[in-house]
Formats: sequence, C-alpha cells, structure tokens
Amino acid sequence: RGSGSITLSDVAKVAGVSAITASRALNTPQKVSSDALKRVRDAVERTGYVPNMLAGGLASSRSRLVAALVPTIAGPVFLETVQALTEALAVSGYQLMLGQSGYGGAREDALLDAIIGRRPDGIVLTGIMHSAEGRRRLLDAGIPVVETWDLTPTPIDMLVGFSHEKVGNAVAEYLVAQGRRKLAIVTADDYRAGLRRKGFEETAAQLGLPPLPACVVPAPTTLGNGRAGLADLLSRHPDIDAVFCSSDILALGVMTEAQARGIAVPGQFAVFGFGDLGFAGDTYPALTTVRIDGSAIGYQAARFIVERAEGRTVKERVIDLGFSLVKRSSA
Amino acid sequence: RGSGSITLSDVAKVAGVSAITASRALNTPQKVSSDALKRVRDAVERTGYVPNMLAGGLASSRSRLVAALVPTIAGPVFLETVQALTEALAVSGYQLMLGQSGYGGAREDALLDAIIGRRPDGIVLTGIMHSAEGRRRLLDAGIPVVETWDLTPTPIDMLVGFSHEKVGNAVAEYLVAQGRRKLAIVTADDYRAGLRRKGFEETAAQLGLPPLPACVVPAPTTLGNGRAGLADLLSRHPDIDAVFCSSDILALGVMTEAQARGIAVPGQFAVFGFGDLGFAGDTYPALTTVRIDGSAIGYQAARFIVERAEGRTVKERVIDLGFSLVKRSSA
DNA sequence: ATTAGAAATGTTAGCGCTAACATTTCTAAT
DNA sequence: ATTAGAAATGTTAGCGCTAACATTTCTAAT
Repeated sequence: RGSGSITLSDVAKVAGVSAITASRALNTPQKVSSDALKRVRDAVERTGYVPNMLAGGLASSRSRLVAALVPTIAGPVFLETVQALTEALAVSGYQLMLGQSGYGGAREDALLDAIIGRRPDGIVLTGIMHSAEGRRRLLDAGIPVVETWDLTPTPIDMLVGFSHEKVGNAVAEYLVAQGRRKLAIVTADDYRAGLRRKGFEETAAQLGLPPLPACVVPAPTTLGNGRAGLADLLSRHPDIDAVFCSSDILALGVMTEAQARGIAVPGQFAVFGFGDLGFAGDTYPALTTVRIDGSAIGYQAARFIVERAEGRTVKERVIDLGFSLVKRSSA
Repeated sequence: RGSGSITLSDVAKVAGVSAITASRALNTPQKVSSDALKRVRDAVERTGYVPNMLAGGLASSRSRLVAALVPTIAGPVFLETVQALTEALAVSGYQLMLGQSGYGGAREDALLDAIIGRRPDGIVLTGIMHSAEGRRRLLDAGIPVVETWDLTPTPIDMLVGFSHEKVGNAVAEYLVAQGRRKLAIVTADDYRAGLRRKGFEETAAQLGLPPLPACVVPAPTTLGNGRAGLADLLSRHPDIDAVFCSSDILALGVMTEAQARGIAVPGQFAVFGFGDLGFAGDTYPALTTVRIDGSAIGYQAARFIVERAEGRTVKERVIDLGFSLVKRSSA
C-alpha cells in the first residue's frame, strides 16, 4: 500500500545516511555535520522530496496546524486578523485551518470534533464559543486556546483583545464633548456589539442624557441594514443629532440613507462607525470611527501559539491591545 | 511517548471488540452488526473519544483536508467562494486549509511545500498559480486541482469559472445600447481584470468607438483607488459618459468621488461595477453591476474534489458558470 | 443435519515519520 | 598515547490508525 511517493528513507538512502540523520538534517540542522547536511539537502533536491507532515505530526505529537474559528469568513471584520494570523504562522512553518461556526451554535459540536481530530497545536477563537461544553472539550484536549476580539473576565487560556464597553464609553464621551445631545444607536444583535452599546448608554446616562433610541439589526451587518436602521430611527425620532453604529458598513449605510434623503452629515447629525475598515477614510464625508488593529491581534495570537508549541511558557496570557478613535469628518 | 489521549484501542476495549471493528463502526457502519455498532458508539460517548485524523490519514492515504489558495483573504471577492467551499466540505467531513500566496509569486514555493506536505485530497486555486513549475509540482504530487474564477484554455485538471472577456463584451454592448458613447475604464492591474478590459475594448472598437481612456490602479482595489481613478480620468477626459470598473468597490469609489464633486450619476455618466457584492443593491444610486455566483463556484469546487476523493471519476471537468448583468440605477 | 455463501469479526503488518536510547567518532586536554 | 566529554550518527520501537488477508459466525438453502 502507501502513496508511492518519495519518503525520508529514500532520501536517506540517496544521501548515504540513516533515516534519523536525514530527519535531523531537515528539522534540526545544527545537530548534524555540515557534510551530512549537504548530502541530505542534495538528496532532497534531487528526489523532490516533500516531508509527509501527517506522519511527522503523528510521530512527534506536533501537527504544526492551527485552527481558527470565525462566525463567518464573509464579514470583513475578522479578515485582517485571519490574514495576519495566516502570514505569521506560515513564517514559523505552521498552517491555518479554517472553521466557520456560523452564528448559531448547532454545528459547533461537529466542528469541534473535526478540529480536535486534527490535533492542532492551537486554536484561535474570534467571536464565539462560549458554551461551557465547548470550553471543556477544548481544555480536555489540551490544546492551547487564544480568544480574541474581546476582553472576557474569565479567559479559557490566552486572550488578545480590547474592551468593548470602553469603546462605547469613549464614543459617547466624544460625541457629548462635540456638543451632541440626542444620541442614537444602530447596532447588530451580536454579543460584542451589545457590550459597546452598554458602555455607550452608561456613559450617556452618566452625562445626564435621557435613554437613547436604538435600532437593532441582525448580524452580519450590511449597508442595507444601515439604511433601514436610519430610516427606522428617523421615523421615531426625527431630531437625533448623532448615530453610533456597531460597524463601519452600518455607518456607511446610515450615511447613504442620509444622502438619499438629502440630510447633511455631519451637519444635521454625526455618524460614528466601528472598525476602521479600508474604505472608512475615503467615504464622503470621511467616516469617523473606532480603529481596532486587527492585524496586531492576529500576529499576537500567532505568537502566543507558536510560543506554546515550542514548549516555552507564556507568562503574560492576557493582552489588551486597546483601540483608538479616528477623527475624520462625519462626527 | 504519545499524547496520552484516548485512542481507538481504548474505545475497542471498552466496547469489547477489536480495534478494526471499532474503526469500521465509525467509518463504515453498514459493515458492522447493529449490536457492535451500538456498543462502539456507547464506548465513544463514554470515553469522549475523538479520532486522530493524522493517524487515519497516514494509514489510509486520505487526509480529508482540502487546501484553498487565494491571493489574499482580505479582499471581498473570493470570500463567498471560500465560505461556500468551507461549508460544503464540512458537510462531507473535510476541512479547509487556507493558504495566501500574496500577489507576488515569491513565497509560492514554500507555500506549495507546506500544502503538499499535508497530503491534501485536493487543492482549490483562486486567482493565481500559473507558474509552470508550480503546475508540475501539483501534478507530480497527484493531488486533484480545481482552478476557479476563470476559464483558461489549458486547465491543469478541473475548472469552475466563467469568461472574463465575455463579461467585458457584454458590459460594452449594454452601455452602448443605452446610448453611451464616451466609455472609460477604471481597472485594477490584475490578470483577470485585464481580460475583462480587453473584452470591453474589443466590443467598443467593433461598435465603432475610438480607443477608450483608462486608469489602472494597483490590486487589491479600494474605495480610495476608485476616487483617485475617477479624478485622474476626469482631469484628462472631462466628457466621459460611462465608467466600467473592475470591481464594485472601485465603482463605489467612483460614485463617491462623483458625489463629492457634485456630479450626477447616472445623469452625467453611468457607472458599471463588477462582482455584485452585498452592498451593491443599497448604494445610492443602486449599483448596476456584473453578478458572479461565488457560492456556486465554491460548492462546485467542493463537489469536484469530494467526487475524486471518494474514487469516482469526474467526467465533465470544466464548468462554465457564466455571469449576469444586474441592472439597477447607476447605469 | 449438512453445506455454501454471505456477513461479521479478527490478526498482522505497515503508513512515514521521530523519540528515546545506544553507539561511534571526534576533539582537546594531559 | 590516553582519556573524558562532546558531537555526530545509528538502532529500535512506537505514534494511532486502516489495508489486506484470514477466520469465525450466521443465514438459508437442500
């Protein structure tokens, strides 16, 4: 049986060394004489050998695979993170396996099995997985876990994120400082957006504002949702003077609807986004928003996992990357 | 050594059967008595066993992994395809491994090694990989390959796509039929966009139009590129009456710049996009564009690979999914 | 009761690597 | 020349599964 492709033994034979020496030449070249190293490398070159990482992973209990779990890849929010993660891992010789959990947790179980079955050296969670059952299974499997894009009080293992509530606080403070008094919210119905909303409302209340009108739209957010959200808000509260949106896409939708209605932004009301996606600086008016360094999250998560996989212990297991307000024209 | 986790032998022992019977109960339940099946399933339940797919893949030469190669994940174009692919594969028990080749081919070699080393049951290519060397290595490795998002005359193996030139033809015809005569182009400098441009220019020439002004911007496309592209075009040709953009994002940028300059769309000039991304129907004015069914591409690619992996032969190895013009307000 | 074929189950070996230990070779000291 | 320790190399076994073949058990016929 077997695949018929070239194996390490073939390479070793060609190089005139034992299989383990060939293995060492490839994995730990500093443990091999320069002569043997050269001969093995030549043999690899001549035979076109590509190591079988399934076999390597099985033998060493190190798969060099990392799983990333996202609600859906088709939302722009986590892309930067996934991209940075893929790149950073590739540099260290790891590959990324992608899992989509969807927004409901139904398929979660099967997905977890599929992931654990690959014995990845780490799992990066963005957005979801807070079922107790899921946590326990990951912990039991002994796989390092990095949660991202949030700052939960009880991390499973490692964590790279920022405080969504503080984002809400900061935006409310900013808008009030700009003289806005009739704040409103257009937000997706996901957990983190809810945290931002909570922070926003708390600060608004502390600053003496009445309860804020809000329009909740289903995740994932779309331009159309944003337009509908503003329309809904205006029908009930025509006098609002600022809208905090739970994503830049939503904010762009709000501005589009305003444009369609001939309403001036930020003249009649300010619009504040979240995410600082690529287009935010080029909308008209340019979008004021919250910048999250999604790439930094990805790189940091990769660093965490590689550290663990190489057997080093990570002392500081929670990293708050913070956020910044990017002031442009819309608010 | 070993990971200390529960193995198939443990399960077999608990169930009171041999390892191979347990293996069959999990992989080919119809080959096992209902009694044995029940006992194995109970044992799996009780022990919390998750099969080690590295070991399974090594033993059976079937990894149940599929690799997808994209230029970058951080462009919205291929997302739908990657999402559909991930989902369709998950249903059949396969996982997706993500590789980013970047737009340059420098890292391509290392990436290919990393992929081939996992012995995937298939590779889905979107966007790139046309180096002869790369082709040969994939072919040599005996891995089924699906190329997507194009209709090359000489596919490596299987192919799901559509004709970019025909897209260009159709859009030019449409605009001229609408009475537009001063067509222009804002396009990214990537290969497929170039094909669409070619088709567009050819049809324009056939219809008796003079050579078309064009502005080429670097890939990946952004809203800012679109704005700059229109600005550039207008500075040289203030009298254009239609702009064909190589992506919806670019088109939105062009419309944004027009809005900022107080130019009416489609009054003064028409704008035609490409991709029919989620926001296209909700822009103001609503974007007329080319719809590509990215999900269908993903599903079809998954089907191809699963067919092959299960040992069936695929008779029709090239599928043209076509495209459609979505007429809205901007053109 | 016997038998033949199908169905179910089991034994053995091997997939392609690397961990763990064992041995050989080199180096630099006296 | 001898020696001790380090460096380099090799042998053996095992990672956790399944392919391939072998054996046992069941089924339904006469």
